Amino acid sequence: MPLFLSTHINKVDKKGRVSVPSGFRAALSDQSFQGVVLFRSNNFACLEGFAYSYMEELGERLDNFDLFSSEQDDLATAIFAEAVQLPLDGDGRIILSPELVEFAALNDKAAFVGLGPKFQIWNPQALDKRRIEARKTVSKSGLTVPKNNKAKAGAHD
Amino acid sequence: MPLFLSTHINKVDKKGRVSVPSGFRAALSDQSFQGVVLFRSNNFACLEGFAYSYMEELGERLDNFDLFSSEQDDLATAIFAEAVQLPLDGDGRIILSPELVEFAALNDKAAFVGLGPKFQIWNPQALDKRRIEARKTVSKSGLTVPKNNKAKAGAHD
DNA sequence: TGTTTTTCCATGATATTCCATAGATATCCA
DNA sequence: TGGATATCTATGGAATATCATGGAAAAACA
Repeated sequence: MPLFLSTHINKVDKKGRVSVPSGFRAALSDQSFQGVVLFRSNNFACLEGFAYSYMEELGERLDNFDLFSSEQDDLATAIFAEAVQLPLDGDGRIILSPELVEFAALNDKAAFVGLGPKFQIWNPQALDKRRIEARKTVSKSGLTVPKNNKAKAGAHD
Repeated sequence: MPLFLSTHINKVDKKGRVSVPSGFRAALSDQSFQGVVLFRSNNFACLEGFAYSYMEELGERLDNFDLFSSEQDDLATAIFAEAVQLPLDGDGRIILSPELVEFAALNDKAAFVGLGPKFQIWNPQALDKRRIEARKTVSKSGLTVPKNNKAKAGAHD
């Protein structure tokens, strides 16, 4: 599985082109589709990004839930219907549509934020705020990464 | 699992380069990624270091959360977004970014402190203080090393 | 044919690799 | 045992390669 680490800020030019950080490209290098899948976050003013293979896995996961539950239907609609598949160009760049740029306010710079299995793309200033928030929550509520065998699902919303 | 032992102080040159102690490199020698992952400590003015494989494991564990749960997002933002992956150069050195140098005040020397599965990187003076502090706390509160019964598999020696 | 999209190329900045040296440690052999 | 030699480690500097970025050329489209 590709692992996205660290944060990189790159320029978005007037055509919407932006370089995917080389470390992220390296994480994608063994993928069959050379590019990323993006869609608008449901929780923040940012974009969510994945390797294409991870989207396939996501599909399988959703399949494990109740196929006709409205929750899952909403989620699937929000994710798959929204998702765009962006190939890397010869120089390692992707092109963000005006809609994506506008949604995440990426008029000038885009911060690629590695979150392990996925990544996000933020307006750098908005990211700063988000980071402070996340750190606060983690230390206040004592969140830790659970051990592997007691996988949890559910508790969301 | 690589095991980091002992304390070594090395020079940080003006480009941020610093030799990883040879003992640490030996501990990493059987790893697929020849390098380390660093991030800012949440508790001290020092850097925390791991083998890349440890991050992979964290990534898998994190994958057990709901993909868009706020817990997953907060944790990933606090951990993966902050982490940097640093390869060893041909001479066994890593390059610390200005941000990392500044955070841990590593302008001149860096003390690599082995803590078993992980290690820390300290400003040597700050480390001295920290050690005195730790000793004081231990003797004052009568802290002892707990018995072995909650040891996880694999952690002998 | 005018417009948009994609590919290609140039460049400065940054990062990575390579080489040289010196000190410390270990090894070897008489 | 003792001295000489080799090896490893840490460190500095220089050469080389890569990355991010802007713009132009080529191709696709309407």
